[in-house]
Amino acid sequence: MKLMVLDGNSVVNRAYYGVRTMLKTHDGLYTNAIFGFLNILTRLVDEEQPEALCVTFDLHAPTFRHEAYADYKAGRRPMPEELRMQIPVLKDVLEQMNIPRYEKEGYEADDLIGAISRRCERAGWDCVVVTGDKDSLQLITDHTKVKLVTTSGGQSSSRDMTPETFFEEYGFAPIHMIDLKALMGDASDHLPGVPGVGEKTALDLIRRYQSIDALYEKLPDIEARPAVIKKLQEGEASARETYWLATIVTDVPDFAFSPEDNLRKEPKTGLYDLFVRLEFSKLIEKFGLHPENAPPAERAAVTVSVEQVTRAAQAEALLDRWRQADHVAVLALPDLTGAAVYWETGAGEACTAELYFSRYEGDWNALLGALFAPDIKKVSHNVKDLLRALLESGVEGGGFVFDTALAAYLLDATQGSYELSRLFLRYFGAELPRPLYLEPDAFSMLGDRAAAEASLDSAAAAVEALYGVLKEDIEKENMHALLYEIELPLCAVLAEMERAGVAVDGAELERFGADMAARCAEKEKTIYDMAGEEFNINSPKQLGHILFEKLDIPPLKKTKSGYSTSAEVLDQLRGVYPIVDEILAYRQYAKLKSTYADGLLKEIGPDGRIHTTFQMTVTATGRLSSAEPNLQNIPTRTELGSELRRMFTAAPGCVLADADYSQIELRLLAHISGDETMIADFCAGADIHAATAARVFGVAPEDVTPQMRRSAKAVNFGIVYGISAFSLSKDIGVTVAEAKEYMQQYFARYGGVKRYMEEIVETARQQGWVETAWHRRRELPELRSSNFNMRSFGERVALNMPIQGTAADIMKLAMVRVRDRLRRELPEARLVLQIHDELIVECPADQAEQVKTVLREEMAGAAQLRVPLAVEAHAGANWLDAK
DNA sequence: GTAATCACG
DNA sequence: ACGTACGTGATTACT
Repeated sequence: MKLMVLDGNSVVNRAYYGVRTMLKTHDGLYTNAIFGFLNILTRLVDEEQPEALCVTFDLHAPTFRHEAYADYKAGRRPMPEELRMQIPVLKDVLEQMNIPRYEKEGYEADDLIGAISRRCERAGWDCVVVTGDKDSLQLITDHTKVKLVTTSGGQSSSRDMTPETFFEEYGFAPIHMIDLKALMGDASDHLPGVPGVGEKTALDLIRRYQSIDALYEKLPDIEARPAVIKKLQEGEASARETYWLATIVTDVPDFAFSPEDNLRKEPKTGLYDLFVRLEFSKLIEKFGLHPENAPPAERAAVTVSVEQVTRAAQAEALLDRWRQADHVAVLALPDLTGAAVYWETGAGEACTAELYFSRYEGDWNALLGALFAPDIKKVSHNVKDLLRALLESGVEGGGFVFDTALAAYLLDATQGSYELSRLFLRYFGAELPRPLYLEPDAFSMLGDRAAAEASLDSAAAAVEALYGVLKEDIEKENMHALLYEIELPLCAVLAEMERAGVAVDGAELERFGADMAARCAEKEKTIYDMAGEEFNINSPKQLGHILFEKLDIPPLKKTKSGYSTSAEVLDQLRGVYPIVDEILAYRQYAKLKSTYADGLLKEIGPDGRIHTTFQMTVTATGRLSSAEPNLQNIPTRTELGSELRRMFTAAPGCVLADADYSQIELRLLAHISGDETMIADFCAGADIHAATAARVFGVAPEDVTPQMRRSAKAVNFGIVYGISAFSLSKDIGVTVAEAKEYMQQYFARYGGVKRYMEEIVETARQQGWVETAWHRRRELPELRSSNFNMRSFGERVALNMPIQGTAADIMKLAMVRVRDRLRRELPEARLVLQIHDELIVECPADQAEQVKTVLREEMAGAAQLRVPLAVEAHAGANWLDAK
C-alpha cells in the first residue's frame, strides 16, 4: 500500500511560479496557483497510483512585526498577495475533492510530513512525499521517497529521490542532510550553521565524515585548511544547535494519523460548482464532473416555445416576424443542413424555430437565402465562418449585427478560447442545458450529428443571453466602432477571401519539392560521412550527441533537455566546423520540403487554389492568424525560399497586385509617442533606419555605413518589442556595453519615445490593461506579479501591444475599405491574402494599375496620423514578381 | 501532448 | 542577480 503526501505550501508555491500566465477569472479571482497545483497533483497521482492521498499545510501563529522584518532581512520574500488569496480557495478545492488536509498549530508542514511518513512505515505502508523543499530529503528511507517538484521555464517537473538517487547526487546517505545543514546553515530559516563554512566546504566534509559527530570526534586531525579547522572548532556549539533545529520532528504529540483514513475517495458534488466559479472548464471535463443533479441555472424566467419549420408558408410567416423583430439569435450547423432561430416574442416569452433540411418541404436554399438576407438582423457566434459556409452554398449572407465570439474576444483577447459553452460558463456560471458538440470552433462538424442538433436550439438561446451582456460591455469599454465598423464588416471580407483562395502552381511546387528532396539526400550523405555514422539529423537529441559529444564541438547553449542545436548556435560555429555548414543547409532544404512543398501540395483544392482560414479570435494583439495552411509565413528572407512565392499565381488572364505598409509599426511609434524628432524624420520622407543611424552614431546622413544602418534597424525593432541591452547585443553582435550605449544615444535623441515607454508602462500598471487607438484591449495581470520575469514580460507587452495592435486595427479597416471600393469600382478584382502589413489582390491583368491605386489610397487613407502612412504597391504574374 | 526548431510580420 | 524582444503556425521527434 502506498500513501502520497503533498507539502501544500511548498507545492502551491512552485505551482504559482510555474504557471506563467496569471490566470484570472473574469471577475478578478487569481487561479494560476490552484490550477498549477491541481495539474501537479493529478500528474503525480497518475504516475504513482497511490491508494491514499493527503496534503499538509503550515499553520503559523500570528506573525509579529519583528518576525516579518527578520524574514525580510533573511531575503525571504513575503508571499505575494496574488498567491495568498488563492490558498483558502485551494483548501476549499481539496475539501470538495475529499482529500484530507493536515495542519497543526506550531508545526510546519515538514514536521507533519515527517510524522506521516514514519507512521506509514510503522503501518507497513510506502510513503511518497511531494515537495519542492530540499529539507525533506532527510526523510528518505527504503520505504519513503521524495518527489522533488521544481519549476523552470514556466513548467513544473518532478524528480524522484530515493536512497539510491540521493546518494548518487550528494555522495552520502539522506539522513546526513541534517549534518550538512548543521555545517552550512540556511539563511532563509535563520539557521547559522558554522559561520564561514559554505555549501562547498560542508559538502566535502560530510562526504568524507558522514556526520558532525564523526567529524568533531576526529577534530582537529582532519584533512582541511587550517582556517576551516579553526572555524569548525569555534562553531561547534552553533553546529550542534543548528543540527537540532534542522532535524525534522517525526513524533508530533496529539497527532492522530493513520494511513487508512486517507484512502482516496470520489470528489464531493460541490466540486463542480467550485470549478465553475474558478472557470476550470478543462478540469471539469477531465474529472468528468456534472452539476449536482440540479436543473441548469435559471437565469430569467423565460418561457420558450419551440416550433418545427416544415412548410414553406409557415417559413414565410416566420420570416416576416423576424424582419420586424429588433434582432434574432441564429446558429447553424456547419454544413448548413440545420439552423435554430431564437427570438423574444414578449416579456418573459421567447420562441425557438428549428429548421432542418431533412424535414423542410420547401426550397431549402431559398429559405437560407431569406433568413440570411440583410433585412433580418441577426446575432450569431463566429459570423465569419457562417458567412463562408453560406458563400459555399451560393448565398451571400448579410444583416449580422453582432457576433458573441468576436465581442468576447475584443473584451479580453487573452482568453484563448471563445467556444459558446465556455463563454456561457464564464458569464453565467452555468453549463449549457445540453452539451454543445460543435466544439472546438463551433464550425467543424464533429461526428455526432444528433447531439449537435440536440444542442442547437439551446445554443441559440445562449447566444441571445450572451448578447445581452456583451453588447453593454462593448459600449462601456468604448469598443463600439471597433466592433461595428471594423470587426463585423471584416467578417464578410475574410469569408470572401477564404472562399476565393489563392491560385498555386502545383506542378512547379512538385518540382520544387523533388529538388529539395534531392538536395536533402545529398547533404544527408555528406553529413553521415563527416559524422562517421548514420543518425537522424532531425532529432535534436541525436544531433546534439554527434556534434557536442562525438565531434567534441564546444556547446554554446543548453536547453532543458540537452544541448541546443538551433540555427542561432550553429551559426556561430559555421565556417569553423564544416559539418555545421552542411547541417544548416540540410535544415533549410528539409524545412522547405516538408513544411512548404509537401505541406502546401496537400492543401491545393480541386480548383487549383489554396483556401486558408483566417482566425479572428486568436492573437492577443488583434492581428489575424492564418491556419490550415498558414499562408502568413511563406519564406521570403532567403533566395531559395522566396522561389516558393513564384508558385503563388493568379487565375488565367489575371495578375496579383501586392501592397504593403512601409514601417507601419515605427510610424505608429512616432505617432503614439508624439516624438517630434521621429515625426520629422518620417515627414521628411527619410530612410528611417538610416536617419536613426545618423542620430544614434552622431554622423551626417551621407556618412551612414550599411553596418550602422543595420544596427540602427535592430535598435528600432528592439524598441517596439521592449528591448533589453542584452538581447540587442546578441542580435547585432556587439558587446552588452556597446548595446547599452546605442540605447542611451537612442533615448537621448528620441526623448519622446523614452517618455512614451515610461508612461505606457505606468498607465498599464495603474489600470491593469493597455489599449490601441480603436480601444482594442489587452489585460495585463502580469504587471502585478511579484515574479520578476513575469513582470518584465508584462512591461514589454505594455509597450508593444498598443503599437502592433493599432497597426492591426488600421490594416483591418483598410481591408474593409479596399473591399468596398473594389466592389464598386472593380468588381472583378478580389482580395486574396493578408500578411499583417501586406494585402494581395487578384485582378484582370489590365486592371492592375487601377487596383494598385485603390490599394494605395484606401490603405494610406485608413487613418490620419501625425506621420504619413506610406504604402508601396506592385503587380506581377506571381507573388514574387508582385513584390 | 510537449519541446525544439524555424518560417513569417 | 534575475534572464533576456512582440506576435503567430507547422513539422518532427519523443514521452
